[in-house]
Amino acid sequence: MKSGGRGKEPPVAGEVTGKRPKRKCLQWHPLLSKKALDFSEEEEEEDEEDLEKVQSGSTTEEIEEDSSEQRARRPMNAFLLFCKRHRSLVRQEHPRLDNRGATKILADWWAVLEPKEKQKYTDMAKEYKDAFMKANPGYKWCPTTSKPVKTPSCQPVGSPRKKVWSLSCNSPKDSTAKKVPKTESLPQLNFAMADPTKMGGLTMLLLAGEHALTNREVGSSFYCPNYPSFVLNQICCCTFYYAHLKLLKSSPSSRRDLKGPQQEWKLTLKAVSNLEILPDQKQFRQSYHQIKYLDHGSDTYHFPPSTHTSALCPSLSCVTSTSTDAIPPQNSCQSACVKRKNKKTEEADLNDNNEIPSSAKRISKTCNHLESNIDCVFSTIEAVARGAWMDTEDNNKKIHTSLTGGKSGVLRKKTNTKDKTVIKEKEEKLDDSSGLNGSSNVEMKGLSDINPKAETGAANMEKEENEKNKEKEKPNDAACKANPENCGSRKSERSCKGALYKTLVSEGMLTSLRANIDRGKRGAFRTFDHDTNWSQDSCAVSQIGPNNPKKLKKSKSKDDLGKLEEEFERKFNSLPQYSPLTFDKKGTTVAKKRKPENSTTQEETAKSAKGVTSNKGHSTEHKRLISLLNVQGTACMEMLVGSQKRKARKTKITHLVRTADGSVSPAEGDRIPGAEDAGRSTVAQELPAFFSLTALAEVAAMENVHRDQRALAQSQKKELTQTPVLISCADQ
DNA sequence: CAGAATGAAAC
DNA sequence: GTTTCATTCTG
Repeated sequence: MKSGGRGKEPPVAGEVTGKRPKRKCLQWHPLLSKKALDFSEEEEEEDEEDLEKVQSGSTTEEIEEDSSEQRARRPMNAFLLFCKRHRSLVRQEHPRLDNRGATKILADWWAVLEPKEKQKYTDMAKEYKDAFMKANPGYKWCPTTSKPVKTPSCQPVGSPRKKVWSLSCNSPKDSTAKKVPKTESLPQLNFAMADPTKMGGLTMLLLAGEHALTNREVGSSFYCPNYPSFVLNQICCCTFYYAHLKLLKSSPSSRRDLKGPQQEWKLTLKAVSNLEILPDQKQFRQSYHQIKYLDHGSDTYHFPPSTHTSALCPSLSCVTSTSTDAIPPQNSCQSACVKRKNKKTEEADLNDNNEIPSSAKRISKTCNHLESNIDCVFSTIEAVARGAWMDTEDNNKKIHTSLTGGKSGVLRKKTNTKDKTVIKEKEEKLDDSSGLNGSSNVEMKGLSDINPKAETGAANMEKEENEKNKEKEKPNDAACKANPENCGSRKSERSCKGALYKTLVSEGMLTSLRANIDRGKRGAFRTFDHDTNWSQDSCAVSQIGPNNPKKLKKSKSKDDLGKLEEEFERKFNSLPQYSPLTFDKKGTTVAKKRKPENSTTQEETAKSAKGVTSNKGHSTEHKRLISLLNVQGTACMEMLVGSQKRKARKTKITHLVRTADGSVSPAEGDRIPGAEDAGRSTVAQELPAFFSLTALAEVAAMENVHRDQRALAQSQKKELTQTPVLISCADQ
C-alpha cells in the first residue's frame, strides 16, 4: 500500500493509479535554458558565449527546450539548505547516527531555530527559487501528468549530484535582490562541491585508488568477489602503505631497495601483517599526521630511511588491529576475504572473542575517543576502497562479471555510481570543451582557504594537498581524454583518480570523510575545544571566503563562471552555521525534557517495534523492547513536543482504535481523531497518558508492516546490539 | 533504492 | 488536504 508513497518509481510508468507520475528531474542548470541569464539583469554577454560553447559542446540533441525546463531540479528550500549546511555537524555530534537520524536532529534543530535565524536560510532559498524561476519561466514544481517522460539516463549536463546553480548575487543578508555590483556576472553555485573545509586527504585517497588499480595483478586477492568492507579495509591498508612507500621512493632521497611493484606489494603485506596492536591515541594521531606529511610530500618531515616502516606502523596497526585479529603474514587479503562479512560482524566477533558482553563493550567503545580516530581512518579507507574497487570494476570486465553476484554493499555502490560515473566523464569532457577545465580545482583551492578556526595544521596540509593534486592530475588527464573510448570506462590512472574523487564527492564521501576526520580530531580534544571552537565558528567560517579565491583563478574565459560558482559557494558557506551547543541550549529551553539523542531513540523505537511485530507475537524480545520503550516513555513524550513533525500521510496511516486499557490497536476504518498524530507535538498535550510509547511503537510497527522484509531482518539483528549503546550514549 | 525531515508548489 | 521532490547518505 505504501508503494505509491515517496519512493521514486520508474518515471516511465506514466499513469499509475491517480497519482502524479514521478519523473526524474534533471538538475537545473543555467545553461540548459536560454533564459538562464535573465535574472541578473545586466551582465550576460560573456556568459552567453559560454553558454553557446557549452551547449554546442554537449550533445545537443537531448536538450529539448521544454524537457529541460521540466527536468530541472527544484531549488532547495530553506530547510534543505539548512540541512546541507548542518548535516556534517550533526554527524560530528552523533557519529553513530545514520543519516535519517541526522535528518531528524536537523529537523529538531530547525524547529528550535528562531525565525530570525531561519531568515537567512529562507532568504537564500527564496533567492534560489527566484533565480531558478527566472531561468525556468514555466517551471512546474510537480510536472503535469501528461508530459512524456524521458528516461533518467538522458541527463544532458552534469551528474545527478553535481549541480550548478544560478541566482542573483545579493548577499544572503540583503534579501532584496540586486545589491551586488553587476560586474559580477552570472553567479553560479556548485552546490554539490565538497565542502572546502572537508577536502582533506584527497591525495591520499587518490594514491590509494591508484594503487588499487595499478597493482591489482600483484595482489590477486583484489579480485575476490564479494569483498566485504572489512577486506576492502585490509586492502586499503596495504594501499595506504604502498602509496606512501611510493612517495618515499620518489622523493629525492629515494631508496633503491624496492624494485618493482611486486616487491613493494610484498613489503606492504608484510608490513601490514606484522603489525602489533598499538591502540595509543597519540601515537595514532601522530602517525596519521605523519602520513599526511608524507602524502603531502612535505620536506619538513623525513622518516629515517631505515625506520620508515615502523614510523608508519602505528597508524596502520590501529586500523588493522581494529578491523581484524592477527593477519597471517601471507595472503592476508585472501584469507581475510573469506573470513568475515563486514565490519559489524567483525566487531561482534571480536566481542565474542573477548568474552565481554557486547553491549557493555560497545558502550565503552562508543565512548572511546580512540575509536573515533580509528573510525575516521576506517571511513577514509573504506571510501577509498569503494571508489577504487568500483573503478577497478569499471575498468575490467572480468572483474565486473565476477562481481555481479557480489555483496550488496559493494554492488550497490557500483551500480549506483556507474551511470553517474559515465555522466561525469561526459561532464568532464564538457568542461574541457567549454574551457572550464580546472575551474573546480581552482575553486577548491580558493575555497579551501575557508577553513574554520577549528582546523589545525592538518587542514593546511590538506589544502596544499589539493593544490598538489591539481597539478598531478593534469598530465594523466590529457592521456585519458586522448582516447575517446575512455569515456565511461576508465582506462587511465587519471580518470581513475578523477572518478574516485568525483565519486567521493558525488556520494558525499568526501564530506563524510572529512567529517570523520574532524570527528576524530574533535574527539581527541573535545573537552576543551568544543566550546570555543563553536562559539566563533558560525560566522568565522563564512567570512573568509570571498577574498582569496579571485586571485587564484588563472583561466580567463572561465573566470566568470568560476567566479560565479565561487560566489554561490561563498553564499552558501556564508550561511550561518549554528553550533550544536546552540541547539542544545535552545532545546532545553524550548522543550524542557529533550534529550540529546531523542531522535535516535525514537528511531530505534520504531525500528525495534517494526522488527518485533513481524514475529506476530509478543515475544520476550518484544516485551523487552516495549519495556525499554516505556522506561523512556515519559521523556520521549516530552521530547515529541519539541519538534513539529509532519503529519503522516493518510494513506500511510494504519488506523488505530483505543482499547479499554488505553493501548492502541489497529483497525481498518475507524480512526480516532488525533491518533495519527500521536507522535506529533500538538496532540501530545491532549493525550498525555493514553498513548504510551508502547502504543507508538506499535503504531510505527503497523505502519511499517508491509515494508520490505530485508529491513526487518536487518533491524532485528541490529536493534539487539545497538539499542543499549544508543541509550547509553544519550546519557553521556 | 527507501527513508528521515521541511517546504513549495501543484494537484 | 494530499502528493511530489528538492538535500544527504546509511542500511
